Amino acid sequence: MTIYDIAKEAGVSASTVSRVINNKPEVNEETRKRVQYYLKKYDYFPNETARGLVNQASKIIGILVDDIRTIHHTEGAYIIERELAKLGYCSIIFNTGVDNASKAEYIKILRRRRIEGAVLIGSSFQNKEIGCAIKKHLNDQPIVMANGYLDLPNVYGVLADEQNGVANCVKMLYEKGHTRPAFVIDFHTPSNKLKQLGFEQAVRSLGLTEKPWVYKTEGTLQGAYDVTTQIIREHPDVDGIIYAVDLLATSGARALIDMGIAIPEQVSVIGVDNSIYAEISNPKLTSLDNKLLDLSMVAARTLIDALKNRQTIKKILIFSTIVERETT
Amino acid sequence: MTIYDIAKEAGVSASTVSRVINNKPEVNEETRKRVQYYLKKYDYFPNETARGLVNQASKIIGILVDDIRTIHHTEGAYIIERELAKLGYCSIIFNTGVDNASKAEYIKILRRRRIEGAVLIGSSFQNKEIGCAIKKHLNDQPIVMANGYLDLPNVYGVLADEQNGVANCVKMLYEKGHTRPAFVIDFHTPSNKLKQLGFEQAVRSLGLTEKPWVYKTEGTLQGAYDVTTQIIREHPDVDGIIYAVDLLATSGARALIDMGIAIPEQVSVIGVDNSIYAEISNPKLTSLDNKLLDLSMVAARTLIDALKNRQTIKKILIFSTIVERETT
DNA sequence: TTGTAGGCGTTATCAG
DNA sequence: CTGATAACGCCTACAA
Repeated sequence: MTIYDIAKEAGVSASTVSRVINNKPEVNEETRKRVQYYLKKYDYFPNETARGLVNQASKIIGILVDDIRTIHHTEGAYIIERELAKLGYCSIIFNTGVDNASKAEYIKILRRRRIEGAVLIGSSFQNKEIGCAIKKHLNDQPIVMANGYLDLPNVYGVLADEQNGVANCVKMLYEKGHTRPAFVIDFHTPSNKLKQLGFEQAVRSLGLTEKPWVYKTEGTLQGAYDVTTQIIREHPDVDGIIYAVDLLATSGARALIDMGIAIPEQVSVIGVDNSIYAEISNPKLTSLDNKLLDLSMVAARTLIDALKNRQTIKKILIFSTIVERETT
Repeated sequence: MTIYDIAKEAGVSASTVSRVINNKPEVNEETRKRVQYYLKKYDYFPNETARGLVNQASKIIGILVDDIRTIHHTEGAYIIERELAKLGYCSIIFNTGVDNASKAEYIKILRRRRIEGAVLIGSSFQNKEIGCAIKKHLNDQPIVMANGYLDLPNVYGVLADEQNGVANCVKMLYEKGHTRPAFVIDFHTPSNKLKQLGFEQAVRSLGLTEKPWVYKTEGTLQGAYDVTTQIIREHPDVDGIIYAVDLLATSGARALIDMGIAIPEQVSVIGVDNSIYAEISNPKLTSLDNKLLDLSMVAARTLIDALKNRQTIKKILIFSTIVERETT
């Protein structure tokens, strides 16, 4: 079923059908009605592919997610998808994995698909290699980075203020009389590095431990469990542990409980993300809300603005807040 | 940059360039080399839109997810996406929301985008209205339903055996001497109804409570908490609660703990999905593993087989197993 | 082995 | 207000 079939039925030309479909004004009301009748009768839908070809506009936007383990990222992708669907865009979503080569590969794929804009979710896209790939392949389309930024003319960044956020966590612990904090990090993403930086700065400016106690672990529940026992062994006087993400914190809390350590009296626990994990863990987890969902909303709005050539802010910071529950 | 540009540079016609791009055999090796040189030089990529138009093949498949709250569904979507990406397909993903009208709307959108196949994730797609929409709009393309089925020639179903699974949970409780079980359901999806059915059948066949104790709650943590206290109030002799999904179970367990009830000695708790929630909850949750991730893999394979016109099984059942942790 | 011509379904431009 | 006609970028007969 093409516009020609409709045209024949309605006794008009294809152009007129096209005009009706696109709500052009220069059509006789009667003709319009007649064409619309047949449009409905045959339940016609325009071929978006053909449209895309002639309009040079695919009405497709690309979403790249680095790691689907991060529940907030996938949720973010869906939020963005929904916002853009309202405007008739459809989203092709890829999870790129962590290595830069495959990320760059997906940027090429986005190009082939003639996407009109893209959102890259996750701070790990913030690196030189991706920057080059964007410059080479996606130079004309607006790109929004959710929790990341690259200094390119067509790139917009929406970032969480995690550095200050974690620093504030340390301060909060301090005010509660907990002055021997530790920090647990898993992957060295730009985002996590910022969290670590915030931690170290706060420890120094508050004059807490001689050296900031920073521990690295793999990103597994078991890893978080083990590193927590290690912290207690090496620093029996630790009285607060901040984990780079909630998931680690839940497992860390469990380790403390198993060691007979009272939360939060002896050791406070704080996670980051304020995810559902924080709510279902027992005790319920105090968490730094980095507003990742808001961030996705803003990213979507930013892309839409850029797509419409509206004035758009290049770099936005979203403030984090601490949500206190039972572990502090 | 089109094939014509390349053709001009290489001193050949566009058709020859096309032949090289598509690895057709009937090209002189020398010409091929020359064309490839320019292809690389200008970093040319074919326009998939134009290709789609002439080939009548979009190389796009659609994924519809009913509810992004279900972490396994979104993970499933990403698994499917990845499997199909390997074959050069790209996935447009939509979250449809729960009401049938909007689901049907998205089926129309898939049609407009000329998708070559689709995966519908979640049992809630299994209903008449969606069946009609498929028959009307997506009649020629293979459709795979993850955890659902509709009796249409182009629809394939990959289902979790949750009914037997839950029945087995009841049996397991019974064998452990827990003979007064209750079941908590939130949404009345086909999947959840099956779970409830399995529960009721097991209760009857084992001759446990006179009437199966089935409780309905909204799908919130608070709802699960409240209904759990209600169960204890109305049936103080209850000694096992099965929740339709892990998330509810975590909150229910917390309610029991807050009431001073010992888990699993006094009351056992079982969830369904064997999700990460089961692992991070404290105590760690025993859960029915409905193999939703395997299910996604199989769904992807099924779609690929159907796309390639390979012989394909119309309806596959995947067995569930119980993963015991600390709540039984 | 290579080039020419026609068409995929739509929209935009220009006559009429 | 309407209808030809020519693109959009690519692919595939068919002819050379």
